[in-house]
Amino acid sequence: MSSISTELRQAFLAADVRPTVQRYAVLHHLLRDGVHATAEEIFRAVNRQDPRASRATVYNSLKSLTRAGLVREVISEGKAARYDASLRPHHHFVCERCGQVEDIAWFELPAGKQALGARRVRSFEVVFRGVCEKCGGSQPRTGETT
Amino acid sequence: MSSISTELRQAFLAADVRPTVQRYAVLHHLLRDGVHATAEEIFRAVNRQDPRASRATVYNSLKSLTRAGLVREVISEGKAARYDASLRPHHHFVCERCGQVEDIAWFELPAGKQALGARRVRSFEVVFRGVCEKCGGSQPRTGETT
DNA sequence: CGCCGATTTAGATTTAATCTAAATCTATAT
DNA sequence: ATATAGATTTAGATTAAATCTAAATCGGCG
Ligand SMILES: [Mn+2]
Ligand SMILES: [Mn+2]
Ligand SMILES: [Zn+2]
Ligand SMILES: [Zn+2]
Repeated sequence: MSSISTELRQAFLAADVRPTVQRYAVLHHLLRDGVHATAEEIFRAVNRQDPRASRATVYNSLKSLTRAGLVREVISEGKAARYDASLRPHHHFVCERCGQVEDIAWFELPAGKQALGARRVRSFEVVFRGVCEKCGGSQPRTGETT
Repeated sequence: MSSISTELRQAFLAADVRPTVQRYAVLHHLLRDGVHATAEEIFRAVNRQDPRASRATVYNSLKSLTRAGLVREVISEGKAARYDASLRPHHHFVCERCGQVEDIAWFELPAGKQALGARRVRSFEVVFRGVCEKCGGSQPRTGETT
């Protein structure tokens, strides 16, 4: 597991978040294979080898990292929030069977089609729902509705 | 509060949901001014005058109605799920200040732009985030990112 | 080293959602 | 109209997620 990489340390400092081993461990877990993990999953992963962060600290770290924009909360099926080590913008697909959240390559919306009135939009995301490849068996096509 | 309207009774039966006064009360609350209410809010609203449905029944009703497609769970900021009396398809705007969820007129996505692979997509929704008119003061334009 | 504010921590607390088992209701068959 | 079976409702207990608390610990700085 080593110590905090220079790269990440930079990111932490740039975002004005003190680089602690706990925060690093949380971010590191989210970064590896781009999981969309719950706080509980992160807590377990981070302490698999030896105690590294309490539950409260995992929640605190997620909050700091989210405020700093290094992590974002993603839409999810169940009740527990899921987190994503932000980096490049992308959309999401949520499997209605297994709850898995998958990344969908970024694309813009058809300009002007949205009636957003006087609202100030700071970000948007498309959330697709359906059955993921793993759960879907085989079946041919992909349609869309509602 | 009267009894269940013929219209709604029809909708219930068509969806194969037994039309009970509790379910009606829940649906009715969601229908009035198109709120995006939490289970707790519905519970309180429904029992404001006199006891009408227990907390468990509100949750049960929301589940039945959701299964039947008469109601859908919407993306929300806080931890408590919010519900919407479905009807026409539409997108959502979530205010980062006050948490309000507002409806955005439906529009399709640019066909083919999405790389969805072997996933079977059954629905999608665009979620905009930002500052709602009420919270935003005045300010001119509307941009977008993430 | 010694201080101070930021961070971490275990455990308590709060909040949302689900579960349980008994009571009540509803549709249907007599 | 009455009986019966299954669905629904209910209060309260239980579980799960998130937050809070107050005491320890850490880390940068003089
Ligand atoms: Mn993602
Ligand atoms: Mn809506
Ligand atoms: Zn799946
Ligand atoms: Zn607002």
